[in-house]
Amino acid sequence: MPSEALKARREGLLFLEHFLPYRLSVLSNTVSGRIAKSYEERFQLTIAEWRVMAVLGRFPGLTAAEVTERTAMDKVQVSRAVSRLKETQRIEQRAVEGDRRARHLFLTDQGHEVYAEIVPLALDYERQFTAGLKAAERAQLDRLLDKLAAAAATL
Amino acid sequence: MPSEALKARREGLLFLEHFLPYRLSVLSNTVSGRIAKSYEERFQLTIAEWRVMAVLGRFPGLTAAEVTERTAMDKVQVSRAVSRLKETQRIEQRAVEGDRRARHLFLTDQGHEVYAEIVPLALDYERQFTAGLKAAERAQLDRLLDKLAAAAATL
DNA sequence: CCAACATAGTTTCAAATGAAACCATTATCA
DNA sequence: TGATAATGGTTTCATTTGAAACTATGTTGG
Repeated sequence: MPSEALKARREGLLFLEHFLPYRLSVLSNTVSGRIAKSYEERFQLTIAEWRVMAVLGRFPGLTAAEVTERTAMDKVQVSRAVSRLKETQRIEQRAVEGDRRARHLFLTDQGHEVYAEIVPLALDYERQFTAGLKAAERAQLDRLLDKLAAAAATL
Repeated sequence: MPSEALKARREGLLFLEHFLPYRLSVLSNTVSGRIAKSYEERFQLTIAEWRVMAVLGRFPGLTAAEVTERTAMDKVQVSRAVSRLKETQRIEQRAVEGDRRARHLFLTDQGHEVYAEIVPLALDYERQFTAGLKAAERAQLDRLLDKLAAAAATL
């Protein structure tokens, strides 16, 4: 931490720009905002919808509740995203044997096409975004974020 | 990156849980949500209001436009936060010489009291949150976030 | 069996948000 | 000057969001 920040701390001040929760929030909002805009423009897709598609691309047949578990979204968000994705024909539902409340969710052919277009874009965006980091730095970043996520979850 | 993620990448899949923008978003939402809850409970203060107070604690007399520059908030958010903070008597306004549109913003005595209570809480939260990191790791984290923020800003 | 409870997913309603329009004032410059 | 544009800040309106209530179905314990 810069010494000015340490000094401020002794004086009971807080430098927002050195405060980790603030920095994470600004960074995350910048990144997500940019991504949201490009998904919206190209695919008329919100981040929530994209998350549902992403997880279904990898785990076909999850139910909405299972999508909820895997995406840090709540069930209302998932429900809304799913209903929009049905309207736009990107996903379809099939019965769950033995439980008429839930339905398995799958990407449609159209959904797979969109998915196949977005994945490289997303990965490319991530690559550009981290282009300034060496491989070791990137690995270190992942480690640090793991630790922080674990700490945040238990606090 | 774990090898399963690399393999997925070759296959045109994306592992949301390894995708940096997603991880940042989840982490930031967890952290901010927790902080928001505690500020709300103890001080009936939103994150936006707290940001305004934080920056005024350090830079008394900023105008709303200057607060906007320093907080990654837009002017509507700042305007709303300021009007609530006036209502709750945490800040007050004084004329800007030579410009009748803008007003200087200051914490009131009450505002200073709240500020003096929150700052240690916030710093303590940050300390707990990063307790698992060694000093060198924390420094590295700050460096990495600086790089990412710079990259995100220019993309 | 059935009463109570739990779960999957949807809907409702109030509050939060963002974009754009807006008012007042100040700056620019022909 | 005076017209035009720019700035500081607020308000309006439509949309999004979240919490809670709700429907339907499934599970559990007496």
